[in-house]
Amino acid sequence: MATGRTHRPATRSRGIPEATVARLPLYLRALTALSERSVPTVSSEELAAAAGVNSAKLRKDFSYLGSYGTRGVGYDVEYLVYQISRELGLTQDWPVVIVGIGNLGAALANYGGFASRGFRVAALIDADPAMAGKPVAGIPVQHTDDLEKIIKDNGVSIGVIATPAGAAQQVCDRLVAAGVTSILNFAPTVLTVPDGVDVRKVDLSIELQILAFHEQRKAGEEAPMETAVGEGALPASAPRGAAADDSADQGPDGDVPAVMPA
Amino acid sequence: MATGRTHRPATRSRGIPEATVARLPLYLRALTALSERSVPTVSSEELAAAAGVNSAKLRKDFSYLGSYGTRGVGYDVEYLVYQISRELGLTQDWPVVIVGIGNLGAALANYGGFASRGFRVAALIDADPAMAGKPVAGIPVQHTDDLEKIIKDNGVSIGVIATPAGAAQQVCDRLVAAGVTSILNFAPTVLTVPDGVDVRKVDLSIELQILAFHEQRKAGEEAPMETAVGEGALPASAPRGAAADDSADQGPDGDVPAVMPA
DNA sequence: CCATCTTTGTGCACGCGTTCACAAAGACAT
DNA sequence: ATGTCTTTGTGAACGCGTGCACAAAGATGG
Repeated sequence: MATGRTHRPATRSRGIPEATVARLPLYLRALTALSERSVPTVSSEELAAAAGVNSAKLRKDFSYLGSYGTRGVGYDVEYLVYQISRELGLTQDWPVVIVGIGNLGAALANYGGFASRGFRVAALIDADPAMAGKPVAGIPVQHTDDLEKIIKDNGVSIGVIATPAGAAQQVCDRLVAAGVTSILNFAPTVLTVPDGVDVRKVDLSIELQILAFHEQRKAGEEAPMETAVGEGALPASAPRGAAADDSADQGPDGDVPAVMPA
Repeated sequence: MATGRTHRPATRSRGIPEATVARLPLYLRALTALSERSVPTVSSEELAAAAGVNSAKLRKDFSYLGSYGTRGVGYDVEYLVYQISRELGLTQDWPVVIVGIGNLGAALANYGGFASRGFRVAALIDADPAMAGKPVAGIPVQHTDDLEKIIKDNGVSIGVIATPAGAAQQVCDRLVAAGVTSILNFAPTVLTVPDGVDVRKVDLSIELQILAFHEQRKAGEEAPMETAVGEGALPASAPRGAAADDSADQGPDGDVPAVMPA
């Protein structure tokens, strides 16, 4: 998957392990699908298969929430949907602002999945004056100057950053200062935030690079051609300045427009 | 952050821990920035700060690649850029296809970060005949019918799925059958793939839900109002059908158009 | 050539997460 | 009521990842 972690390490929130929290949305999605098909109950085995995990893990995950199953039968779908929704805080409304309405920001604004799960796009914000007032996904874009006022007027606590990397930290600082305590970062930068603020990042480039690593490894294993493709053929005495030809085509990566993480 | 993992669990690729692989792109980005500023060497402390990790972790990560540092001095920036690039397989060209040219697919196609790191958009594919031939980001969209031929002609091994959830598995199967062995999935579904195929997923909705969980917890701690907001006040005898009012507004989540993961 | 200082590389311990395997609990039939 | 069968909930073991703390390595200056 495509997600790096930036939350505090071993912070067991209310006894629920972080790894479990990360899987709850997966279970919820599978359960919602079952609910729509009016399936009354489901076993840990079936649900685990639908969510793509093994059943032991699922049962242990649920055990952190309480004993919601019935032995010999399974779990009540509706009931579990409710419990997980409540646990994730999805029974309440979360106003969200998106900052940086470029290619990606616009795509996010148009994303229908926002509203369906308690998330509501309260405002779109961009630094380009030419964008101001222009409607995107039916919502008029507002200028960065009004960021603080927008946050406070709408009681926003979750912000989405889809700006170029260069602007991300500054936007982040302003969001936090205005009261935002959770940030979803699409910009290819490491954000620095004070304690108590959660940051999660989505980074396309990183995901692709991880895939490339495994892809290279696969290729190297199947066909150990030449001097072993993926292997470090050169010991410690490798050409120290051999990176010259490679660094040339690496443009200003941290300055790409507001499209997608790099 | 916004990334779920779907790779095989404890697969130490060539001795390099998965957690380390996931951080290499972070280091590479920080190093590239230093390289552009013509900084010759960097200490583990400085680089760690730039990448947002602690120095011990960084040094241990690098130790898996080999001894590329100089005690008392630090790491040679150019040399390290080269080594990490090579390790990640970024010294070669990776043709990539994007399937599903909706809002998100188009944003991805326009993403400049692709080309800058060895990734090249070889083709855009969509099921809508009306899209065929229409250029997006300067590349003409091709119809799904030609998927297999496109994959083979271009030697594509990495596919990006940005279709609606309903079409994702089918597209995935076709990609895999055609020879793709790495998939980056933006559709809100669990993909089932044969052994040897890597899947990573990017899921906006999941990330937001995780943030909401923490956000709710924060709110519940600060103000333990009413009957403890995030707490399960109801034991095992909770209202079994209480989910009715909640499941109403949850529309067909798995069927959203090709915009973004739900 | 020796002493000092800086910074790497890593042995070790600890904690989280995963998995196994099974006892306990309940449904269901007789 | 009793027995059988299914499925949950969890104790325990294991493995990976993280962070500490320090010895080893090399640079630098006298």
